[in-house]
Amino acid sequence: MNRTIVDNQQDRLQEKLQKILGTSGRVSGGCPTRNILDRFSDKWSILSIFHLGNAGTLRFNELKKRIDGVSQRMLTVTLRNLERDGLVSRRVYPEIPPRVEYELTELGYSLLVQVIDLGEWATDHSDQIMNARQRYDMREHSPMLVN
Amino acid sequence: MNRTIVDNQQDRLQEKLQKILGTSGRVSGGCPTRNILDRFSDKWSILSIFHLGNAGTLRFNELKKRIDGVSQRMLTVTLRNLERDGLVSRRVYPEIPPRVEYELTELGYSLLVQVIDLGEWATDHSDQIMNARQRYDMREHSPMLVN
DNA sequence: CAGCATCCGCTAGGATACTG
DNA sequence: CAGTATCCTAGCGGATGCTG
Repeated sequence: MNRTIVDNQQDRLQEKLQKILGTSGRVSGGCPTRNILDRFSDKWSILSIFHLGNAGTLRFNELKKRIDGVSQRMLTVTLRNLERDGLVSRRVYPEIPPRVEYELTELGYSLLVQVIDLGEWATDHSDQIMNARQRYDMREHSPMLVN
Repeated sequence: MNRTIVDNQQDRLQEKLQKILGTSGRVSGGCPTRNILDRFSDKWSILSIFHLGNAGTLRFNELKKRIDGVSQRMLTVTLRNLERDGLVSRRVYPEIPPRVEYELTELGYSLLVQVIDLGEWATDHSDQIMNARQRYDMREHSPMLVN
């Protein structure tokens, strides 16, 4: 194994981590990184971005049909938050019955590229993770985690 | 703008999205992608991975000091889940006082690479997002979102 | 030091009913 | 069709106290 190449990759990672975590090496509560990341730790944001990225433009109920299990309420809340953050555009057509079309903005697309890689990683490694979970659960562990 | 290059990039994205979302174009509840992604939608997992990736090896309280605001309980729960998924290794030294060291596994590092890019994106675009939020909040919106 | 155990508030998020 | 409005609950996650 070529140590130099590995070390270079390591250095690149460290560099990026410094940038993310800040010079203090801590990510405080008011920190922008934390703030943004928290936005995507809800149940439906990432999924919405995937589907909008895949379909291009979708009406409300079209999107709802594609995201299995999402309630009307939560899809509305999710889309409003994404719109607020400038990641999704919402176009209302004043017709009867009403038509509303959602689409990723340019900023939304730039995020899509990142989360796609994360999604791909999840797909590629899901077997490994499931196996690890099974192996872990085989052994005894403290009661706290049984629940 | 070169349409061909753009189109090629588009095709790559579409390809990956198909892979993630599955042939049906839907991500059902039992889907592995959903399952994995849900694991990182908690408050502290990503942050723990960042800090472990940055420091290499950390004891429990060292890590706790670096993650601002995390409670002892939640750090324990988070680390156990990461250990269960095979992303973090936990080594206990039978000393008094006890010493426990946490470190990313190889699998954990492969994930780190992905989330670093996401973190970098968040850092780079936080201003844009904050501005979008302010602009959105300036205008009137439905009462539902005022809360 | 590195944790469990317990209590407990808050809120994300589901179910349902109603509307422009 | 695309939402609101309201009600309600599971469980995330904080505070505190105790242990090997």
